[in-house]
Parts: sequence; structure tokens; C-alpha cells
Amino acid sequence: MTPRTDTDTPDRLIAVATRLFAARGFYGVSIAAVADELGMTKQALLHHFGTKEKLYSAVLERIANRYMAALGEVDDVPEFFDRFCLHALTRKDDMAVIARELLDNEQRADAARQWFLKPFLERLVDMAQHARPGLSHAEALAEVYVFVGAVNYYAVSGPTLRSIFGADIAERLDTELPKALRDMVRARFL
Amino acid sequence: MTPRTDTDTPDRLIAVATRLFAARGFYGVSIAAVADELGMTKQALLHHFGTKEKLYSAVLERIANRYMAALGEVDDVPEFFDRFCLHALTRKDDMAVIARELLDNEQRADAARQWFLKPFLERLVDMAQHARPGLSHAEALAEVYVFVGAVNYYAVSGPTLRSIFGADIAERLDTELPKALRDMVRARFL
DNA sequence: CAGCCTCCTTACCAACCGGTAAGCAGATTG
DNA sequence: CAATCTGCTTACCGGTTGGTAAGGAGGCTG
Repeated sequence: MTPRTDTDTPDRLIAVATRLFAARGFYGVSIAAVADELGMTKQALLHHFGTKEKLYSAVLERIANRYMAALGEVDDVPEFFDRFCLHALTRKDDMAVIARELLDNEQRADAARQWFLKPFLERLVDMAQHARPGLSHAEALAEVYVFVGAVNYYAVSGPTLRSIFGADIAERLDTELPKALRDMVRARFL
Repeated sequence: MTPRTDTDTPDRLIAVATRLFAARGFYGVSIAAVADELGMTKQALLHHFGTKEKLYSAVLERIANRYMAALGEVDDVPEFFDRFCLHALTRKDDMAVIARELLDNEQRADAARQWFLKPFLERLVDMAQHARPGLSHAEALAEVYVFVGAVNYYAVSGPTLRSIFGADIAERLDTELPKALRDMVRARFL
């Protein structure tokens, strides 16, 4: 059988796995299901990644890289949240995986894995304290965490909101929520 | 074998199931695992609930009832969020199950199940529009959703925050975050 | 041309999954 | 006292899980 071109294959495998893990979670996705979606056998997939955990780790690593690319250089709180919003709404699958990771990561075997938003969160706290010097560390963290949580939670709840309020309202929220959030961030940090 | 007392048993079964579903999700929990935790056999548990789905539904129903008890009568936006915060931090397991439900509910078989926060969300939107008559429906929804998301997300991320910032900071957040949130809500709606 | 590497195959595996069937001890009810 | 109900038991079931073993086809390299 013709081997796949070496360059494009791993990306494609990870992209499909990301979509499935986002939709059904680590336990809800079998490696056979991922392989099916890719048109290959379970064993071929295992050949590339060794174990399901390693495939999942590769997914997390790609997500972390996209975060770094989107937010790595930002040094201003409102700017950070603007970009965070944009990234969250552009890559909702990434956000869903992160939300699941937040829910699961104390349970699964490799719990030692660091939460990869950590450096961003620490930098955000610094920025918040710089913008409002009166804030303690815990207070600054509380302030920024409200916004991080709001964005992440919203990015994840699209389908549910759609079924409650209809597609048009849900779609308008994709512009209204960042607007409201930007308002609030600017009111708090400028 | 002595049968369990009829009154206390079902509550205990559901309480344990709630804790496990909160920690590992629907797919991550087997009925055998729940039964083990309860010191009974899988078949004894199935005897009470019929299927895993029905056990899960019973868990959701209890959560919804607790919500109704905590928020059913509130008619004021800031008051609502105060109570929502309190409930979220008091019953983090409930919040974790809700967050998972939000992530999963388009995927699982009985997707037709309504999201039980719907009536609260609709009432909140009404309250928000009453407090700020200029807001459109979508704008009001965006405003309140920021806060709902922030609370829910935070309630779920305790262990992760603890591992990033340490137990003392994480604990202080349980008071600082509601404070920050109350500030923001009052600034937006009063 | 020999040997190895990558990529993939078929054939398995034990463990676990949710669920069913049949029956039994004890309390309740006619 | 017979019948029934509840609350459980042991024994199973077919299907799926993540993972292993062994080997083959084709390309690259010595």
C-alpha cells in the first residue's frame, strides 16, 4: 500500500483526533473511532502514537502551540482578552478540549501534566496588578479569572444555547459577547 | 442479606453517582465503579435504576431540584448572582456535572433532554432588560452569560488552580472571586 | 544484493462494558 | 398459609476496550 506523504499525515491525524476529543472527551472517544474517521485501522493509528494517551498528549501540545502563537506576545490586558475571545470563537474545539481537561485532569493517570494556560494566567495577573496597583495577587487573579472563565465557558456552550434560544440569537452572541466582554474589561482595567 | 432501609438508600446511591459523574464524566464512570463505591454489586444498582442512562438522569434531576430550591424565587439580578455563586461554590460537583452536560449534550443519545438551566437563563435575561431597558435580547443574554460562565467555569477549576497557584491562593479565590463578581454585576446592573 | 526502516496488515488478547435471566430470602398482604 | 413484592444474588451474554505479536510490502542505504 502506498504510504501517506510524510509531511501532511501527522497533522491530519491530530486534527481529526482533536475534533473527536473536543466532541466526546477522552473517555468517550476510542482509538478505533478516531481511526475509522481517518479511514485507517486502529493498529495503524497506534503505530504512529503508541498509546491513546500519547495521541491525546499530541492533541494538547498542538492546542498549546496555537495558544502561544495567538497570545504569546501580548502585554496588555484588554488586548489579551480581545485576542483570547477571537481565538476562542475561531477554535471552539480547542476550547472544548481545554474545558474537559480542566474537568478531568485531577483524575486521569498522567495528572502531573501541567495545565498549559498557566504561563498566560500568571502573566495576566501581572498585567492586572500593573493596571491596578492596589490589587493583591488573589484579587487580581479573581478579576482576570472571571473573564477567562466567561470566554471559555461561552465557547463551549454554543450548541446548547442554539437549542435554547435558536440559531440566530446564538450567532448574534458570537459578536455580542465579545463586545460585552470588551466593555467590561476596559471598565475594569483602564 | 438485610435490605437497606427504604428511605435513605436512593439518596445515597444518587449522591455517590453524582460525585463520580462530576469527577469522571458519563463515559468515564462505569456502573460497576459506582456500585463498588457503594459496596454493592453492579446488578443491585441496575435493579434500582434499570440503566446507566436512568441513573444519570436521576442525578441530573436532583441537581435541577437543588437549583430550583436555591434560585427559584429570586427576582433581582445581583441577588441572583450572589446566590448562584454561593450555590456553585457549595456544590461544586453539581457544577461539574452541568459543565460536562454542556459539553456532551449534543452527542449523547438522549440529546433531546432540555438543558435545565434554561428557565433561569430566560428569567435572567428578563431581569437584565428590566434593569437596563436599552439592551436587546442578545445583548442582555451576552451580559448575563459572561457572569454565568465565569461562575460555572471557576467552580470547576479548583483543583487546577490549586496545582498552579497553591492551596492558599485557591482558597482565597473562593472569597475573592464572588467579591469581584458582585462588584462587576452591581456595576453593570445598578 | 543484503539488511534495515517505515508503514501498515491480520490475528489475537484479557479485561471490561452495559445489560439480561433466573432464582432466592425475607417481609407484606390477601 | 399462599401469593406477591422488594432487594438482592450468581451466572451469563455479546460487543468493545486499549494494546500486543508477528509479519509483509516497498523504499533507502551499506
